[in-house]
Amino acid sequence: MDGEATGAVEASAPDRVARHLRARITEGRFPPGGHLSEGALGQALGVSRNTLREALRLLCHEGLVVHELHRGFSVRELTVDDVVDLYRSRRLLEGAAARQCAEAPPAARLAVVDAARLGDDEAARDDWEGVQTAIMRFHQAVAGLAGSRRLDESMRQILAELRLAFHALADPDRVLPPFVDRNRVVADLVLAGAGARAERELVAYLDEAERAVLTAFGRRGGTRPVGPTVGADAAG
Amino acid sequence: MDGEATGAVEASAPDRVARHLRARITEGRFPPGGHLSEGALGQALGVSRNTLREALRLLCHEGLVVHELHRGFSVRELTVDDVVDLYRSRRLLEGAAARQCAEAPPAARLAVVDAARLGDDEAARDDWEGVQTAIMRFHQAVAGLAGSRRLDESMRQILAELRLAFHALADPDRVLPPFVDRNRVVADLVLAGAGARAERELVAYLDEAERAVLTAFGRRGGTRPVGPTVGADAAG
DNA sequence: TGCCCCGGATTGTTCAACAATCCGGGCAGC
DNA sequence: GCTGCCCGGATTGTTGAACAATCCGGGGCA
Repeated sequence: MDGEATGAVEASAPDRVARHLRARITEGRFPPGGHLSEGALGQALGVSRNTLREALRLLCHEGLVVHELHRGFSVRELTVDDVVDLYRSRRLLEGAAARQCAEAPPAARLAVVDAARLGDDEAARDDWEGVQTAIMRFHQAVAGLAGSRRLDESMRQILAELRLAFHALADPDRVLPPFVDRNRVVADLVLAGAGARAERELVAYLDEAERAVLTAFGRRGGTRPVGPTVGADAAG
Repeated sequence: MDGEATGAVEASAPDRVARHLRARITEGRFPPGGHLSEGALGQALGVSRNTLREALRLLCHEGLVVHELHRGFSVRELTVDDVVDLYRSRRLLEGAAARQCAEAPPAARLAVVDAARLGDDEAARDDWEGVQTAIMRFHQAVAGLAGSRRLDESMRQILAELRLAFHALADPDRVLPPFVDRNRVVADLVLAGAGARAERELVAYLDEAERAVLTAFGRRGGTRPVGPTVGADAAG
């Protein structure tokens, strides 16, 4: 996704910090609802409070972090409404993109197929984290069928936010496989240029995924009252 | 949209500054390509350079402002590719939203009709700036049919960016009226719940609008080499 | 004319400070 | 013993100054 050489420099400090924190949050190291102390984090990352604030504000704008005046920043905790909203967005965005697949350039369609195949491979070797990533790649590729950088970006943000909910998901080996199979079906339809059918299949897929997340969510993470403050060991 | 009492306080300084600059940029006071000097702006707005930077970074993330390392911030200058990308996004987003209009709550549909009607009124009294705003409201309402806060936000961003191109548009009294009429047609279809036809009509509308912007763009603004630095009189 | 170098100006980042605000704990009163 | 108030420490919001790094324009040199 960010195709630069990424030698860690050649990007402003706030950008680097934001990237770092984004990774930590989406990988679940910083628990949703957890408070992000400026003092502790700044010291742990070796940047000034000002720089850290800029980074946090960015993440805030992306929806991964929440800011309350005079109370500081904390990792966003998705509500049920948020999940519903996110899946509504996905149905519209991915659905519409899939529908137009016949007009998409072949490279974009192949990207969809590749991602689906990758998911199969990872599932075959029981790498469930890899499967998660492949699924993300797949849906990003579906959105990519629309051929718009801005929609790609929107999709990226939606998936990043949604990842906050995925942490509540347990038993990946039981939950994920059906979705991988369905991805293959969608991918084949996309490759064939069957837009309408691809959309229908995809929307059904998303409905089911939404249901799965919502149930796992109600059981586990829905309204955790408060998370611990996250601080020191952030630099890892 | 931001329904607060907006007493100017009760929002952090960077947010206020960002709002201010956003308004200035979208209203065309800061010309696209113009350099945004931190020193001058900060002094003019009466905030520290740090605060100003946070605000600019926000606008950067929204796409209204561009940042080059060690060269600072400048108002974004849209390229032809940008315009194409923006309209591609709009066709997908608004089109898909319109298509589902039958499932949208009545209030959302009425908002579409109201906005279209408002555009008519403003046109009747030759208030072309008002017509512009009404058109924006109309398309925002169309996106609102999807019923997702996040998609609303995406739409808002797209329209804000696109406004950068509208400044190149001259002769509003000759260009705008046909679009106002078309809006009415779309609105009626939406109200009737005729999703498919509404989408077709809307996509045709957007195609034409894109063409209009692109021609006005090639004539006037496409590749202005450089804009003047904008500084002092920003507080107005 | 074309190239190089230099000095001023701007940017990137940090640090220290201060007011405003929030939070938890102790105290008085019932 | 419980409830409500108050206070002090801690955190946040914002500022101003400082310094290195980088860019830009202009003068000198070949």
